[in-house]
Amino acid sequence: MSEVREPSKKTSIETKQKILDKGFELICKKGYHHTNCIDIAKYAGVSTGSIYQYFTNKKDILISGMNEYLTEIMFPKIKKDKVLNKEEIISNFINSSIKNHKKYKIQHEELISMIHQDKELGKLYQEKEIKLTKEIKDYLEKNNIILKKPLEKIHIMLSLIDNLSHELIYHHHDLLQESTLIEETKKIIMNMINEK
Amino acid sequence: MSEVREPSKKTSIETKQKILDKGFELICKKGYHHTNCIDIAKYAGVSTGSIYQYFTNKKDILISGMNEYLTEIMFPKIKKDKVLNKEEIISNFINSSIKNHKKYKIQHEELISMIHQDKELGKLYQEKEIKLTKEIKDYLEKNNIILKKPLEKIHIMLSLIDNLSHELIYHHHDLLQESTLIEETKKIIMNMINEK
Amino acid sequence: MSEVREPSKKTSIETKQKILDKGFELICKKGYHHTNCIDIAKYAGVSTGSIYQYFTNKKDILISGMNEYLTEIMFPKIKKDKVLNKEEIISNFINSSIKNHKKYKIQHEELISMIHQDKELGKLYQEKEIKLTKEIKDYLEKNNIILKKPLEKIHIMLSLIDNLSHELIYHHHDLLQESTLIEETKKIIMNMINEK
Amino acid sequence: MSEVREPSKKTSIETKQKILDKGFELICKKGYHHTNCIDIAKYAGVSTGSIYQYFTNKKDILISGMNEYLTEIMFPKIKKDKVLNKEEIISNFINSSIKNHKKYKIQHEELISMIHQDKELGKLYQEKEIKLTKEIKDYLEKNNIILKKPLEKIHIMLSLIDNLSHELIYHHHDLLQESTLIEETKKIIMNMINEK
DNA sequence: CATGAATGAGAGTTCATTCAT
DNA sequence: TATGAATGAACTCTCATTCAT
Repeated sequence: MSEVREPSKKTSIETKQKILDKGFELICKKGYHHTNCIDIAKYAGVSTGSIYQYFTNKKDILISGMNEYLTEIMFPKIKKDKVLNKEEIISNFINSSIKNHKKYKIQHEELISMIHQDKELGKLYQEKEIKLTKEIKDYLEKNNIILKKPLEKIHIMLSLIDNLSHELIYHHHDLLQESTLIEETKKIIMNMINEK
Repeated sequence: MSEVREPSKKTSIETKQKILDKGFELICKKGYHHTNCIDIAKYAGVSTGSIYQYFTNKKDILISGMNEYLTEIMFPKIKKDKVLNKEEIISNFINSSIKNHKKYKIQHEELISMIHQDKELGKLYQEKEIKLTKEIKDYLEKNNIILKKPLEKIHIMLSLIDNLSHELIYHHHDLLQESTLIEETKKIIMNMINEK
Repeated sequence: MSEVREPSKKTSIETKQKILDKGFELICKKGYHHTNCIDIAKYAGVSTGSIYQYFTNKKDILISGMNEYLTEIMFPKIKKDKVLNKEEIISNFINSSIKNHKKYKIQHEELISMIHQDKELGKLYQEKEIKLTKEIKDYLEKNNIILKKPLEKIHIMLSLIDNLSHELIYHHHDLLQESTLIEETKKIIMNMINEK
Repeated sequence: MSEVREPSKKTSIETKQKILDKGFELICKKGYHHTNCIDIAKYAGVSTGSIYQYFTNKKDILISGMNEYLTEIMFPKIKKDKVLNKEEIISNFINSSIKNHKKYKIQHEELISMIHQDKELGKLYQEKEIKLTKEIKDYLEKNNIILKKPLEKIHIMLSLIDNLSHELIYHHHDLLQESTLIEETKKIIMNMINEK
C-alpha cells in the first residue's frame, strides 16, 4: 500500500474533497459493493490513479465519508444557546432529524447497512452515538429537564426518532399515516420526559 | 441462465434444503459479499454445479433463506390460543423477540443490512412486517385491547422491541444498563396500550 | 488469497503441470517481471483463472519451477553405481554440467538473477547446493578420494564448473578459447584433488 | 519522450549527480523493480519532474549508476606503480575485492541480477571485464609474471575471487570455514601462476 | 529550470457461472 | 442427476511519465 498524499496546494485539496464527495455519494447511491473505482473516478472527474493519491483504498473513501456523515448529519452538534420548553425541544429534535434524513435520503439506507457489516465503521458509529447521547443529556439538564435513567431513555428516544424519520422518508407502509406516526412518537417522548 | 429444476424426488428435496440451510447460514455468518459459491457448495457438501440445479443464482439462495428467516423468526406466527392480560402479552412479545435475536444473533446484522441494500429483499421484509402488524392488531383485539391508531402504534412498538433486542445482544454501549432498557421499553409500551 | 486446489483427476494434474512447465519456461525466457499472468495463461493454453486454481500466485509458479530446476538440472542426483578414476569423475562432472546448462540455456541467467533477488528462492538454492556438496563428498570418498577441507574445496569446484559452463554457453568473450577454459579448469580441479 | 538536458550550470550538474547517486543507491538497496521514481525523487531531494530533465527514464539511472559502479568498484584501475612479488599481488587482489564487496554489500547481488536480465547492462559488464582482464595481464607481465593462456587463466581467477568475496559476505553456508575458503582460493591461484 | 498533481494503461487476482464428463 | 475443472470479465491498485504552473 503506497503512501497517501496529504494535499497542500489548493487544487490538491479540492481534488481530494471532490473524490470524497462524489465517491461517497456514489457509494451511497449504488452501494459499496456495486460501486467500482473506475466509476468513482469518472464521477469525480479524475483518473483512477488520483483516488489512490488521496485515499489508501476504496474503503478509505467510505470511512472518510461516513465520518463526515455521522458528524454532520446523523449526530449533529446541538445548538445549546436557546432555552426552550420541553415541547419545543422534542419538536426540534424530530424536525431536524427528518430534515437530515430527507436531505441524505439516498445515503442513509446504504450507510446503516455498511455499519452493520463492517467493524471499523460500526465502532465509528457507536462512538458518535454515545457522544451525542451524552450531549443531549447535558442539554436537557441545562433546560431543567432532569430524567431518571437518562442515558437509557435518550437512547430509546433516538431510536424512536430515527425509526420515525426513516419510515416517513421511505414510506414503506401505505397503511400508516405520517401525521399519526409523528404524533404518537412525540406523545411517547413527552411521556418519558414527564415521568416522575 | 439455465433452467432451475424443481426437485421431485425425496433426495433432491433434501439436497435443495441442504444447500439452502447451509448456504444461508454461511451468508449470515460471513456476509453475502464475502461468501462465495465454492464455499457454499463445500459447506453444504455438494458440488458447485448442484447449486445451479436448484437455485437460479447465488442471490436466489439469499432470498429463499431470507423468506424462511422472516417467516419463522423475525415475524413468527402468534399463538392465539391463550387469553392473557396486557402485561403478560407485552412481556411475551419482548421475551420472544429477545430469544429469537439471541438464537440468530449472527445472522441478524447481516440480514438487516441486505434488506437495506436490495429492493427485492426490502419488499419481502415489508410484506412480512405489515402482515405481522395486522395479526398483532387482531390478537390484541381478541384480548380486548382496543387501541386508537392501532397500526401506527404497533409499528412503533415493533421498532422499540427490535431496537431493544438488538441492543441487548450486541451490547454496544457500556453506559446503558440492560435491565433499565427493558423496563423503560415495557413502560413505554404499557403507556401506549393504556392510553385512553 | 483463495484456496489452492490439489488436483485429483488426471486432466487436472495435466493442467497444473502444463501451467508449471509453460509458465516457468516463459518466466525464464522473458524474465519474471516481464511476464504477466495473461501471457502465462495464453502460453499454457488455459484461462487466467486456472492459474489460480493450482497456484497461490504468480511467484508460486516461479518457486515450483525453480524447485524442479534446481533438483533436476543444477544439482542433479549423482549416479553412484560406477567406480571411476579421478580424471573420469572430473570430466563427467564438467561434461554433465555443460550439458545441463546447454539444455536450459535460456533459463539459467534469469533464474540466477531471481535467486539473487528473492530470499525464499535464495534459501531454496542454498539448501539444494549444500545437499549436493555433501553428496559429492560422499561420492568422492566412495571412490577413495579423501580430501582435506573437503566441503570448501567442493564448493570452489562447483563454482568453477558453473562459471565454466556459463562462459561456454554465453561465449561472452571472444578472446577466450573454449578448449583452453575447459583444460585450465580441469587442471585446477585435478590439482585440488591430488593435493597432499 | 522529451529531450534530456545536458546540464551546464554548476547547480545542474550537482542535481544530476545527486539523482544518480541517491537513485542508484536506492535501486541497489531495494531492487530495481521495487524502487519507484517517487521514492528516488524524495530520497534525492528533488521533484519527480527533475528526474526526467536529467535522465531519459528510470532505467537510464540504473545504467549510468552501473557504469560508475563497474568502473570504480568491480573492475577498479590497478595501481601499477609498485613492484611486488607474486604472493603480495594475489593477496592484494583478493583483499581489495573483499573490501569492495563489503563496501557495496547491499548493491552487489541486485546488480549482478540486473546484468543477467538486461542486455544493455550485460554488454556494459563484459566490456569492463575484458578491459580489466587485459590490464591485469599487462600488470602481471610488468611484474615478471608470464602466464601461458593468460586471458583464460585471469578470467578464471577473477571468477574465483568474485565467488570467494561473495561467499564471505553472505556467508550462505555455515559448514564452510572462511579462513579455509580464502586459503584454498589463494593456493589455487598461486598454483596457476607458478605453473610452468 | 523546478515542481508534483494528474494520468491511465496494465498489473495480479477473484469468483459467479457453465458444461463436458 | 452430480460433478468440479475451466472460464474470463471485472475488480482493486500501482507507477513511469507528463505538463501546467
